[in-house]
Amino acid sequence: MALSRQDVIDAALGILDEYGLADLTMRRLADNLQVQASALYWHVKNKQSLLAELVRCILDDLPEPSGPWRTGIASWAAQLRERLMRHRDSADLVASMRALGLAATDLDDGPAALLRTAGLSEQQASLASQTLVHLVLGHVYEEQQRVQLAPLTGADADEEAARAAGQDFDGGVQILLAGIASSFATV
Amino acid sequence: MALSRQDVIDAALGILDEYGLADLTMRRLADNLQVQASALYWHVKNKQSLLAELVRCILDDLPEPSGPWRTGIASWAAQLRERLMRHRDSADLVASMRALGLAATDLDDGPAALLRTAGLSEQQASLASQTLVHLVLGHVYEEQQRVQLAPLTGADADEEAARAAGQDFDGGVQILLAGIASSFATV
DNA sequence: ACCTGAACACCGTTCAAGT
DNA sequence: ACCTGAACACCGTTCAAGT
Repeated sequence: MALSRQDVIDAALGILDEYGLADLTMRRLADNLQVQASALYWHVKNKQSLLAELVRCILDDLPEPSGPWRTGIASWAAQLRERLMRHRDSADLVASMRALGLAATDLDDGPAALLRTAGLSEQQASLASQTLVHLVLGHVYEEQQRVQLAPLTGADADEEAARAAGQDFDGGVQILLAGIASSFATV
Repeated sequence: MALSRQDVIDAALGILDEYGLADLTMRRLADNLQVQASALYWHVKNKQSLLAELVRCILDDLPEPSGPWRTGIASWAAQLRERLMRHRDSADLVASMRALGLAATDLDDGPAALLRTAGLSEQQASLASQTLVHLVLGHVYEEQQRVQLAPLTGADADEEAARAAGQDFDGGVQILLAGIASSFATV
C-alpha cells in the first residue's frame, strides 16, 4: 500500500520518542518507512514543515484556560507540561518552531485572554502569559534534558525525580501567579 | 604564524555574530582561518567543547548579584540580558550548553545565594533563581529570533523594537520579583 | 499518483603522513 | 608542534525517470 502523509507523521513521532530530535533525520525516517529519502518529499514540503506538523500533533486539543484566573492558569500550565512530557524533546521542538514563527506561536493567546477578562490590561496580560509560556517551556526543556543525561550521570530513581520535577514546576508557576496577583493590586 | 587556540575562538565568535549559530560549522570556521577543517582538532577537542568555550567568553566576568535582593536581582538580570544581546543566537547557544550540562550550568547559583541570604529557604531560593534564568533565557531567545525574522517579515524600526523588547523584559522580571516577594510573606 | 536513483552541496571527525 | 589530504559516515533537497 502507498504511504500516506499521516504514516510519515506517525513514523516521525515514533523516532522522536524513541531516539530523540537529533536522530530524527529525513533519511532515517525514510529507512524506517522502507522508502527512499526523496519519496518523503512527495508527502511533505520539507523537514521544517514536518516538524511543524509534529508540534501541532503534540499540542492537539490542548484546551484553553478557563474559570477563575489563578486556578485556571495553573491547571492550563500543568496540562501543557503534561502534553509536552508525553514526547521526548518536545520542549526543544516547540521552542524552535515558535522561534521560526511556524507553529505554536499562538500558545500565549489563551492565557492572555483569560487574564484580560480577569481585569489585566492588554499589555499586562500579554506580558504575563508570555512569561508563563517561557517558564513552562524552559522548565520542561531542562527536565527533558535531565532525563536524557540521567543514564550517563548515574540515574536516581525515575519516579522520585519526576515527582520532584513536578513540584519544582508547580512551585515556579505559583511564584509567577503570585507576581501576577500583585500586578492586579497596582492596576 | 601558527594558529592559536584563541584565534580559533575569536574567529568562531566572529562567524556567530555575523552569520548565526546555524552557519557556525567547523568547515566554514576552517575556511575562515585559511586552514583545513581537520587542523581545528589540534586546537580544540571537538565542536561541542568549542561552543562551551564561546559560552564562557560570552558570560565572562558577569558579576554576581549583590545588595538589596530586589534591585540586586533586577539589575543582575538586566546585565545578563545585556551580555547575551552582544552576540547573535547566544541565548540558544547558552540554553543548549546548559542542557548538555557543559557550561553555564551554574548560572543560577548567584541569584540563589543572594535570595538565601535575604531569607528564603534553600529550596525556595533555588526554585526562584531557576525560574528567573528560564525567564531571561526564554525572553532573550525570542527577542533574538525576532530580530532575525524581521528582515523577512518587514522590519519595524530597530530602535523602537529594541526599546519595546527591553520594557517587556523588565516587566516580566518585575512580575517574577513581585511573586518572589510574596513568597517571603508566606515563610 | 507515488516512488526510485543518482546527484549536489553540505556536515563532524579521524588519522596517517608531511614539515 | 602544527597542519594537510584523504577518507568515513553522515546530512537535506532536487529532479529526471520509472511504474
